[in-house]
Amino acid sequence: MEKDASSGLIDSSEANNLSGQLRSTVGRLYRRFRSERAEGTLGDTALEVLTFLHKNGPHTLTELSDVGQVAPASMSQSVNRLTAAGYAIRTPDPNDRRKVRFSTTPEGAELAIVTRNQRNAWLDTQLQRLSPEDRGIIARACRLFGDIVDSP
Amino acid sequence: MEKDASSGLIDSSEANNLSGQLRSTVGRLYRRFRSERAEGTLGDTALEVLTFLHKNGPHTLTELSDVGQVAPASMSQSVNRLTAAGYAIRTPDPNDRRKVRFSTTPEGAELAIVTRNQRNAWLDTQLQRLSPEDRGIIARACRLFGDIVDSP
DNA sequence: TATTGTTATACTCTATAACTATA
DNA sequence: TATAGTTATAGAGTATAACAATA
Repeated sequence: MEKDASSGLIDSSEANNLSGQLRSTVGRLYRRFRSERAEGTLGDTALEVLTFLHKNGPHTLTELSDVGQVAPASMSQSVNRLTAAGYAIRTPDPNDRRKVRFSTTPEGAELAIVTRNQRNAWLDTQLQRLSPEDRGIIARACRLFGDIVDSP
Repeated sequence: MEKDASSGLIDSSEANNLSGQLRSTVGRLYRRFRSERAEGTLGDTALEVLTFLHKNGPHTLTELSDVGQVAPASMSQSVNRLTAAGYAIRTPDPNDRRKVRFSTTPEGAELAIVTRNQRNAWLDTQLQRLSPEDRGIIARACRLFGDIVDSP
């Protein structure tokens, strides 16, 4: 397509722009997933943190911000919403009193399960329409994506 | 394995929860991509709209909100930021005066190119580390994702 | 000094509701 | 009436900066 001749910048030549394709696709998928949100009061990010805690057990704030790819201060506010709503609790670490471990309450665990199923319903339907082979492709891609996200 | 035939409800049974895996992975990827943002004043979504317009030519507001998976009112504000900053312009449709076509200005086109390259730099590096076969997997997955996003 | 977590502040993004203008 | 777009308002999410407490 077009490039700025003076800058000599890369053009992307459509055909081979896997990065752009992946970024664009991921962005659209993300917003599509988000639009399936439940009507509850908790937002998208808070629910993701809740389901993570439910699935993976208690974690510190720093761990959560690393996993969630956000700044610690951002995660602090997300978990604030969870604790304020009674879905998670803080537990000081007895060995290192700077640390706080966050975990789900029973109410939080129940909400995590309900929410997960609600939010997966649409996507499950779409995935079931695919062939087993295509689902395999997606599963393999997910593993590759996981490695990429954790790259420095 | 993953379904309850009687209720039709998905159960998830950990092991084979492809939906959950995909949602979680996409969320992390999205936030990781976003963290590579340029230092400019424009936010993530506005930049995505700008690069879309640069690549795909003028579009109406409704078209943009469909592509972006957001409400028209949300997209209206995103393009407002673009036009206010001088990176895009409105052009009334002469055939249907309800419609407005949005397109990039020369400044917007240049910013789109610079931004795209900045934002792809990190991802390009990661993708180049993969084998050609693995990149093929990702490319195939992207095509599958595209179909999924456009599903009702 | 370095790490962990928090609060203060400001911005982007998004949705819903109510509105105008055109078809 | 239906469609395209806008504005008003509110809330979630995020970042940076400044801070406190602990190591």
